Amino acid sequence: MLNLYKQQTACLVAVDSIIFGFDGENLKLLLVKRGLEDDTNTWSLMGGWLKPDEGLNDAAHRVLFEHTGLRDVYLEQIAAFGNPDRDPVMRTVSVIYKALVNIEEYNEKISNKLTTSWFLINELPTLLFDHSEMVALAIERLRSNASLHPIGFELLPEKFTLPQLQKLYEAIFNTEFDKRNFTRKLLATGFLVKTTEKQKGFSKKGAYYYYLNKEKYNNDHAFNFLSLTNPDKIL
Amino acid sequence: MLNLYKQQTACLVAVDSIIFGFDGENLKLLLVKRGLEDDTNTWSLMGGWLKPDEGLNDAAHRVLFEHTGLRDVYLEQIAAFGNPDRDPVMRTVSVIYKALVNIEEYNEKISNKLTTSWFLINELPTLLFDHSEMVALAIERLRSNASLHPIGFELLPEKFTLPQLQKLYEAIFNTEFDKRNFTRKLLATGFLVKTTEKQKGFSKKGAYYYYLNKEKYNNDHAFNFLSLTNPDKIL
DNA sequence: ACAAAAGTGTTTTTGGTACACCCATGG
DNA sequence: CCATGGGTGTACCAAAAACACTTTTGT
Repeated sequence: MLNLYKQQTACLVAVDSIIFGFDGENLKLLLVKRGLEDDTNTWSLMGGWLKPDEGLNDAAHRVLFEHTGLRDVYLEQIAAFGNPDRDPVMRTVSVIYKALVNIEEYNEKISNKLTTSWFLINELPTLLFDHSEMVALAIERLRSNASLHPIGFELLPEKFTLPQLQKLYEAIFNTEFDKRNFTRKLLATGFLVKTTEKQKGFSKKGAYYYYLNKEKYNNDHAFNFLSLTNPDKIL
Repeated sequence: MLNLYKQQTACLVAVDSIIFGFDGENLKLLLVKRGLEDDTNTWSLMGGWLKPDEGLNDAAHRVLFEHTGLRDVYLEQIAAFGNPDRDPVMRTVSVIYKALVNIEEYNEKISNKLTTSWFLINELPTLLFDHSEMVALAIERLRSNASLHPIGFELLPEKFTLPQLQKLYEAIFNTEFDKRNFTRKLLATGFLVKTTEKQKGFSKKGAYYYYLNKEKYNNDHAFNFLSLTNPDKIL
């Protein structure tokens, strides 16, 4: 039986992460200048190779940590990419992950500042290999995910205002929502706890800060979050 | 740069397919007796190894063909499984696919009949390695997929009756739907074309056959198919 | 005083759900 | 003639969508 295995040709396995961030206004992607290529204008997803005794998820976390210094990031597998010619150097199968981080909270911790940079989702540079395709798929998944679960919280700081939360969702779906309907729906979930503290400096009136009721959120956040009754409204 | 690649340890990559079928009454899974293991009661998904110059999707199609003789099957990638100890023989990353075939139409073409068999979704035997986990994930995906898109058609013969279609959805979701509501919703999509032909032999009255309006189906089948407004209703 | 953003309710419309009877046919 | 499954419509209810004015406060 072992022979059957031995006859097979092995190939390299990589993990690449599509890292989403939100700066309070726009949805962004964290990219790295690979430095390996001659073309210094080519950016890349954060990736690395799978090690012999490491699971895929472990590898994704490790690689993300090595690139950014971030631990305990929300990571979710998206797909595997394996066209034979996707990496011209050597045959590589890449398993991709999407990560959600909030820019403000983690910006200080990010190492390698010289070679990493946040890009607006709509203004991405040329990407390495098939990374653009990967990003497109990740955005698609982010949307379908965010419409069923209030996943956006992963991208926000501990305390956030309702207008911020709405901006995030508007950025994810690249659309606009009615303020009143949005607020009503969010508050109805019971996931939000209002504080007495107001945001200073941004608007004259100031918006109340809310925080996440993690208890509730972790229990039952499998509900129909945004209306998908008429999905034409989205996008 | 090449050195960086050369330093990495390669590993085997496999593809495994979760093959769903519908016999008009129940949702089933096609499994194969692997024959490699001593334990002859262990069944396995249909899998094979990725070849050097082959994309993942190509490999999935090829492997499926080799096992069953089926071509042009609906295949969709689900995920990659890569725990270091998932295959005790050798480190293998497996990319899994779900396939939808309709049993009646293809039953004759299936080769290797001695070593393959259809199993009721709810009465699966012990499966190899982490294949049970894979199946669970595939069912989950099938459901979420089928609730947003009328994907069930892939599992049905060319011409089908409304009761058949409903039975299929009831099998997928392991629940029952109201006949009138189900019919109304399906017809409202405009995907179904009624024929004047009636099914013979099954019921006394006989149900009209419908076929899929592929034109429409291929264009805009991204809609909220089953109600997910109250997801509690499902399951 | 005014500009800029925050906050808040009501009405309309849509779509989901529940529900029961007649129809056609083979036996 | 009757048993079996096929086919059809309506009334109710919940949730989504549309919609506009008042409040706060920094300048």
